[in-house]
This record gives sequence, C-alpha cells and structure tokens, in this order.
Amino acid sequence: MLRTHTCGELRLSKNGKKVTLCGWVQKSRDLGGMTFIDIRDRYGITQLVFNMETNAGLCSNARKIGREFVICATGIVKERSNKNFNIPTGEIEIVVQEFKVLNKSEVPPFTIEEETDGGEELRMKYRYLDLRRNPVKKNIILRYEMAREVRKYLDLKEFIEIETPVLIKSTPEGARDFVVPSRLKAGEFYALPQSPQTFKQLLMISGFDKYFQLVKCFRDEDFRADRQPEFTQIDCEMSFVERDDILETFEGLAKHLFKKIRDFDYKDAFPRLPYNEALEKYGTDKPDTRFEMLIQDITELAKGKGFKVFDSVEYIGGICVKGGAEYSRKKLDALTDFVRKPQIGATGLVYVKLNNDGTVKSSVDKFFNREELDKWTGNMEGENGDILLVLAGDRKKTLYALSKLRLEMGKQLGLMDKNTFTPLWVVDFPLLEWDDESQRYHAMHHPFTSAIKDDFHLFKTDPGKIRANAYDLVINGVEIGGGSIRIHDKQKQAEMFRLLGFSPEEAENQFGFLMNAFKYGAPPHGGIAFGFDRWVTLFGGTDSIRDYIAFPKNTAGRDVMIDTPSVLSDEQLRELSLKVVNK
RNA sequence: GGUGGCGUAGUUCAGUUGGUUAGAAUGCCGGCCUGUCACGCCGGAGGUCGCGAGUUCGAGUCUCGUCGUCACCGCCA
Repeated sequence: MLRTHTCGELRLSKNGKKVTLCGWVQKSRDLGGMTFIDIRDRYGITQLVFNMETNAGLCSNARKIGREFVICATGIVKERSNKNFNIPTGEIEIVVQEFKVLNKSEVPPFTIEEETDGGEELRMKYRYLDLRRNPVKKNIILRYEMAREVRKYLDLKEFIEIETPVLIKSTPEGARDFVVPSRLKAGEFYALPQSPQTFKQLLMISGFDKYFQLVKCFRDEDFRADRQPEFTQIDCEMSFVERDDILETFEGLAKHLFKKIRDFDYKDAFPRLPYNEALEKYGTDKPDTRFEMLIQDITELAKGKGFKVFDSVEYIGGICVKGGAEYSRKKLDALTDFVRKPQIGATGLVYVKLNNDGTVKSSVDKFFNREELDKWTGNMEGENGDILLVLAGDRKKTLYALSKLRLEMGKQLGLMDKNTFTPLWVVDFPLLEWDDESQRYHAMHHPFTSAIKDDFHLFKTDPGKIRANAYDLVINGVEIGGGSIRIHDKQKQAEMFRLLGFSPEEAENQFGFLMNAFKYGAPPHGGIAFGFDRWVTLFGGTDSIRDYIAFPKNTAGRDVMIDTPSVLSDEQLRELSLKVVNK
C-alpha cells in the first residue's frame, strides 16, 4: 500500500506517529512562511503543514502544488495549535517530512466542494469529478448500502438472486423497447428487457419459489427528473402465495430498510387503500399521505342550484385548507392561475372563506346562500379560519387537478417534510384500461396480472370493471413499487390476451414460450418490483434520481460524458445489415 | 410530439426604452505574508454574448429559425 492511513481517520490518539497519506489536493493556503494543504480521499480531509523555517526546500515545492493534484505525503501526526472543530480530523495535522506528486491535474472546470459552482450540464460532462464531491459521493454510498440491505433481508428470507438475460425479445405491450440488431441474422433484432417479468414467471415454473434480482431495465420513452432510460429494479417473485403473503414479505423489506437506512422503527402495518378510494380522497393512485386535506365530493350539494358553471359539470369537489381564510385576493389569484395552467387543466377556482369571526365570504355568494355553503363546510369539515377550494368539471380531470392543488397547498404550508415517511399499499387496481386511441383495452399493470376472484363474472359483461389482484407500494406520493398475483392458467392467460385484442396467432408468436410453460405445471405465483433508483432518491431526500446514479443520462437520453448515442461507421452498419434513413 | 425557462469570462450570474470601451463575484496567473482552514492584501490575464438569418444608422438586448439544457404535458403495461 502506498498509504498507512486514510485522510479521514487520524485523531489526537495518533499524536507523534509517523504516517503516510495519499489523496487529492483539496486546497492549499500559502501564508508565505508556511503552507497548509488539505488532502482529500473518500474518507475525509486531513491538513498537511509545511514550514519555511524547518524545511525551506520542501515548503517551496509544496507551494507549487495545484488543486486536485494527487499526492503522497509522509510525516508526523501533531496536535494543532489552532484546532478546527468543523472537521473530524481538525485537532491534528501532518508535519510533512517528504512528499511526492503521484499525478498532476489541470485546473478542474468547477470547484470540488460541498457546494459546487458548477451547473448541471458541466457536472455531468465531468461526472468523475462531480463524484469526488461529498454530497454526490454520499448518495452513491447510500445506494450501495440500500442494495446491501435488500440482499441481506431477502437472503435471510431464503430468496435466491438469479440473473436473467439482457438480450431478449421485443413485445408489443407496454413501453417502447430499446432494440439491438442481430449481426448473424440480418433484419432481426433483440430487445432489452423493460423488466424480467416473463423470466421470473418461468423461474417459478422451474421451482425457484423465491427469486429476486437487482436488475437493469430499459424503456425507450421520454425521460424526467425521476425517469431514466436505464434504471434498476428490485425484482421479486414467489410461488404458492396469495396477495397478503407478498404484501407482508415486502412490507418486511420496507421496514428493514427504514430501520437500517433511516433508523426508523415502523411498527404498524402499512395502511391498505383501495384504488377507487385513493382516487376519491386524493385524486391520484399514488397519494401523499403525509398530510390529510382530503378531497370531498360536493357534487350533490352544489349542482342544480342555478350556478351555471356547476350545473353543467359531472363532478364538483374541493379541499379544505387550514388557516386559509386569511389568503389575500392576490394569493387566490395566484392559486387560480396555478389550477388553470395547461398541465393542471382546471377552468377556474371557487373559494369559500370561513372567517374567524364566523362570517363566510365566497366567490359564489350570488348563487349560494349561507345555509348551502354551510353544508359544503360540514362536508369538508371546515372550521373558522379555513378556506374551501372548489374545482368542477369532468370527474377524472377535476380529481387530477384537485390532487395537484392539494400537493401545491401541502408544499406551501410545509406539510411535506422530507424526513417523514408515510408508506401505504394501494390495492384493487382496475385490471384493464380503455384506450380511445387504439379502441381496445390495455392492461393497467401488465397482461399477466390475475383478476380478483369475485370479479371473474365480469369478463363477459363488463371487463372495464374487473379489479386486478395487483398492488402498489406508495411512499410520500412516490410509486416505489408494484406487482400482482399472476395468471398461472393457460386458459385464463389466453382469455386475457383475447381481451387485449391479441389474435391467438399473435399471442402464440409473442408469448408462446410462456403459454407452453403453463402446460407443464405452473404453480400459483405472484411478485413485485421496486424502482430502486426512486427508493434511494426518496431516502436520500432530494428530487432527481440522477443524483443517485453514478453515470446518469440527461432528459434526452444522452450521456454527455461519453457523448452517446453516436453514429456507427458504414462498416458496422453493413455488418448489421442496417441502413440509416434520414427522416 | 407539445408548452415554458435558461444559454454572456474557466465557473455562477448581472447587463436599463436597442446606443460609446460588455460588468461583478469566484476561480486562474504573478507578488507580499509564519497558524491558516471561505486565509488576507496588491496587481494581472481572461469574452465567437450558443449558432444562423432578419429588422435597424446601430443588436448581448427585438423577430424568426436552429442547437444544447432543465422542468412539465403527452408517453412511461
């Protein structure tokens, strides 16, 4: 080893010891007669000191060292005369006897510090430098620790991690596939997996009754702060289980991570909220339950009272904001603008102020008397000092807008504490979703999801009403994972494909391997997959999953560091039998 | 595919109704400095105002296009 210690471990107890440290030059402070150099590695920062009086040659050499030079220094640990209690090693310094420059460095394009001066783009281009920074380094370490704890817990529960192939087959359902051309078979392509879904089901048929995998998945869609083209799932599947077995097992995983990573003992069972109730109360299937402010349906109370805007709509609903009676006209205008943004889509905002003196002032006083407004208030559990915010329109769109408004108010009122976690299971999702564009049903989860037994009779009469035996884990309004009890019967799977508009030939062509496997004794099974990047991000407490991926891609799917995607040479294209067509 | 923000020194940003030589901080370079740790003081260098058209006597500033980037909508079983 080139070093005897790391830059983070030396304390007063090692006073007088001769040590050798290796690391990067964080900063040097040249005072003329003496020079201080902070040397940094993964573990911390230690101060080196050079003195003109005791070793002039060494000191003048030290003065020439620039930022981010890699150096190796040997010297004696000494108690400082001026201690720095801001860093763990701040009570000591190294009186250097000899040092060498292991490698020089150009001046980095941004500062390698806790708070850098570099912008997002620049930091991504020089990601290897950004990773030297403490906050980013901490995120990567957090990611590793979570992966380690996931493996520990699942290992304890006798799960086996099994790798599945990355070059697989493109399928029509779901997200767009990334594809890889085959050289040996011109005109044919592999696809990268959107998830190992069918493989883990095949593993169940093989008898590996508890499987998991920390696995890369790929989806060729447009990206966001919380979506990358390649991302990591904690992919799990179990045999001979029913829904509650899965929920209990993986609630256990979540609690293990809460305990180990956030030191938080989550004792209670996670609440379970039916999909329909989630939509009614929160306007979304991934509710943030850190705060209440539930949506209330007042359609019956407000419709048909002569207010035209309300009379013509399908749904009227609102939320009660505590302490909102004091909101100024300006603030209410701002909220109106907020809900009218195209992304939110509401047409307007009606408010009812419940003043502290017991009077009520609303934007619809002309159309509703006090008695009627009091009924709204009763319904929404409003009290003096609160404000009711009411939206109306198409049911689905209005609930969506209310969910966004609810989150905005939660944010404004500081109800969304990063260090509070409220997990819950959302259950009883619809099995199918009608898609206007293609004029057919789409699987809401995926085509292998089974229906709840009580709803089997609806297959013939009203498929849209069938509830799936599916579930999502939601924490703080983030969908952390989801899964289902699968279909394990060939007949039922065939019927599902039929409902989704597959011809028997198409089903055979795309999923024949699975249907075939079902012939040979498929056990009842089900599973779940967690978005690992999102989970780490949630525990890390910032907003972008890019912060927790060592080498992420930007929102256009480009890696600006290695500069890809990039063009292939004509020779490569020829080999792959590909021709590039300019659109 | 759509909407919006941003693009000016190495970096982060400012730049007035369109008007002379485009500024600040920080970083960098040089000098001074023996207890700094955001060291301090003095001096210096550093600009294709993303790119391309257009309007104008004159464009960092206005218009159009384009590229890059970020956020959101669509999309993401």
